[in-house]
Amino acid sequence: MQGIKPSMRSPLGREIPDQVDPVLEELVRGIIAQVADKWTMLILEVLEEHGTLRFTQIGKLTEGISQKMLTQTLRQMERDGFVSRIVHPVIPPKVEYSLTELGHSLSAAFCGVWEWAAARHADIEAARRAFEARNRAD
Amino acid sequence: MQGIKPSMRSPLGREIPDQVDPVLEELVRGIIAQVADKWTMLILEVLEEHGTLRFTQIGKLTEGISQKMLTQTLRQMERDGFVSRIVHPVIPPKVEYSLTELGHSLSAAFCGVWEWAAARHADIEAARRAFEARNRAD
DNA sequence: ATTTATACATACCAAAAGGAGAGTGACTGT
DNA sequence: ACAGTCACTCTCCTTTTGGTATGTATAAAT
Repeated sequence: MQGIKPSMRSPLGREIPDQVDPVLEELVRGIIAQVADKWTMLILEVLEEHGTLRFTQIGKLTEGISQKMLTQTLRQMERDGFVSRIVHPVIPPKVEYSLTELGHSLSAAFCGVWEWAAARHADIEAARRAFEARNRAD
Repeated sequence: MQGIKPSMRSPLGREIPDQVDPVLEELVRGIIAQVADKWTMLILEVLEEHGTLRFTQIGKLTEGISQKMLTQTLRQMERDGFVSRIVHPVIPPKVEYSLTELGHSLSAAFCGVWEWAAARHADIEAARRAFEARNRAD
C-alpha cells in the first residue's frame, strides 16, 4: 500500500524522504485540483466517448453545463494541452474539439481513481450511514 | 489507452456503452471531486506520512490551513470513513486521528494520478507556454 | 484568582465561483 | 428586409467558499 505521493526509492532500495521539490509539488497539486474539477471531468468523458465534437454538441452532451463554464473549461483544457481546438473559417462558425494524446493519457490516469471509487463506494456510503447514526445518538 | 470511466466489457468482448447507472456515477463523481480537494489531499498526505496525529499537529504539518478548514475537512474525512477519530476523555482534550484502511486505499489509488502528473507536468507547462505565445501573436 | 492548554463551535465578512440572459459578427436562406 | 445559425463575449446577480476573530468547557498549574 503506497502513499498518495509515490515515495521514491534509490537503486539501493533506501527510501528517499519525499523531498520532491516544493515548486513541482505545488504545480502538480494545482494540476490535479483542476483536473478533478466537475466540468473538466465531464467534458473529458464526453470527448473520450464521442471523439471529435463541436462546441454546442459538447454542451448538449454535458448535462447541466452553462455556456460560460463550457467556454471557460474548454479554454483551460486547450491551454493545458488536453484538447485541440480547430477553427474552420466558415460562416456560421465551426469549431471542432478533440482530445490530444495528453488528454487521453490524463483520462487513462484517472481511470484508476474511478475504479477505486466504483469498488469502494459501498464502504463510503456505509461509513456515512454509520456516522449519521452515531451523531443522531447524542 | 482507456477512458476516464473504465469501459466495461461483456464476456463476449462486446463493449457495453457505459450504462453504469447515473446515481452511482453521480456519487462517484462527488467522491472524486471531494477527494481531490486541496485540503483533503494535503491532510491525507500528512497522515500517510506521519501515522497517528493530534488535531493541532495536523494543523502545523498542513501548511496554511485555517482551523475552520481543518475541522471541516477532518469531519468530512471521518464521515466518509477515511480517518478514524479517537477521543480521549481527558483535560485538556486529546483527540487522535489516523487513516483507516479505506483511507490508505484512497491514498494508494491517487498515487497513479500523482505519477501521471509528475511524468507529464513538463508537457503541460510546454502547452501553456505555447498557448501564451499563440495568443500574444494576434 | 488567574492563566494555560486543547479541540473545537459560531458569527461575521470578503472574495471567488458560477448561472442567466442579452449582445455580436457575418453570411445564408426566404 | 429579415430571421436563423454558431461560437462565443459581457454584464449582472446570486451562491458558495473560506478566512478571521471570538467564545466555550474543564482541570491543573501558578
